Amino acid sequence: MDLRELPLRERKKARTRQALAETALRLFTEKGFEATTLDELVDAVEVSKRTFFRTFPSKEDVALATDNELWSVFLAEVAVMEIRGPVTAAFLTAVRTALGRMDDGWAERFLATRALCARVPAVEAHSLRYCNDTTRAAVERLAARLGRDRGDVSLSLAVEISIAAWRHAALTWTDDGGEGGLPGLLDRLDHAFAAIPSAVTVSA
Amino acid sequence: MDLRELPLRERKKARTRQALAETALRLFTEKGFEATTLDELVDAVEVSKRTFFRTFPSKEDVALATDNELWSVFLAEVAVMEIRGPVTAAFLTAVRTALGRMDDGWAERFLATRALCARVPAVEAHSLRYCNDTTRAAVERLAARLGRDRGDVSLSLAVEISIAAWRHAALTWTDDGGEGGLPGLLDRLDHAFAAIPSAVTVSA
DNA sequence: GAGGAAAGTGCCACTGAGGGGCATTCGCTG
DNA sequence: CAGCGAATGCCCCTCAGTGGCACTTTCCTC
Repeated sequence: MDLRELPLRERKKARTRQALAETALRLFTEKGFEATTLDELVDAVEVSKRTFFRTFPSKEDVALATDNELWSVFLAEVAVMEIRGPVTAAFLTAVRTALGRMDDGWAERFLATRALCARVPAVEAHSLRYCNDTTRAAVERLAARLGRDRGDVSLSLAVEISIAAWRHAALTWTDDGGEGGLPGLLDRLDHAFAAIPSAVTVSA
Repeated sequence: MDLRELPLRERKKARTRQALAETALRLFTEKGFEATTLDELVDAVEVSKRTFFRTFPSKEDVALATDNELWSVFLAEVAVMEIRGPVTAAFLTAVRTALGRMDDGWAERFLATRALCARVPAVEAHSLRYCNDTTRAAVERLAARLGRDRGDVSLSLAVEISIAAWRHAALTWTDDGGEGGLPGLLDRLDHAFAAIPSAVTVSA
């Protein structure tokens, strides 16, 4: 995310993107997602609506820009990391690494994004789709690197289970108002992953 | 779903709902989701657009009516079934029971719905949200019945894992063109659930 | 450093999803 | 069959999202 190295054109685009994402998150949080029109947003950032749609494919996407940061770094990490031992453990490591690469302020934005998700079904739906797309991409990368089939049941389930653990951690963290900040989220993450074995056997 | 017993008013509503869902699925499959406007749909069914929105909350929802049938029966089953042994096994039983209660033709409609999901991101997003809502509702019902906390990590994960297995089964079944019909789907379901233990330990 | 290609932006008009309000019709009940 | 409440149709509105085209900016090349 080092802007200084890019050509001017790219820098401007990145800045517009960031301004839109930040302002959107603020407006959506302050006065609600539906209650905020795109016209208000683009007026505040001083770009045209056309430019908005060249930067983000939809109103929901701009609300989820913070999620996107994490997932793209996560996927890049999955592509290059050393993979040994259980897939779920590798997944946990990759998420922890990705979280460690987020800039200051990311945790706060992420908390606001999750709160938004909890309140607005349309945003939650888009968020789940992102999650799902990431899951699929992760399965493909892992399958390629481990020499397994793309449709391998165990591998797919291992990734889905890991994502479920991640989501549970994020959900409880959000419910508690982002308690402990980023380290708090990491704690919950470890806790959720540690609970996986017992989840498989939990009985009535 | 026995219409004859209901008052005329309710019967009409149910018939309108069914006509909308069936026609929508046919039109969306034939000419695409985006390419079909709601005006075309309501013209074909001969109701006003206003009535459409009193029956379904959105265009995506009418495409997912078939999913809805399954999930509502499933949740009802979770609320009354006898729960013994592992939660994942109970979940599998509940899904099998719900599938057994679907009417003739459901499998075909479900296949068309899944194909639609695979092609249209917006529909997939709504489908994932349904899935997620169902998951939460199932966790709450199970928590209440097993005397556990709503936020219990193991229980939540157990349900999420089960849903992941279900989704994997449905996905491969759809990819293979609904091979084997409903029994074929049940086979894949058993297979996916059987793979859960190995998924937790799958290693590089 | 001038000039042209290429990429990005703004403006305008348009479609389609979705909702509010109100009059009308329809089914139920006494 | 009269009257009440529920469901429907119709009209009008807002807003997300797209296509087209003219204009500006950045970049590349000579």
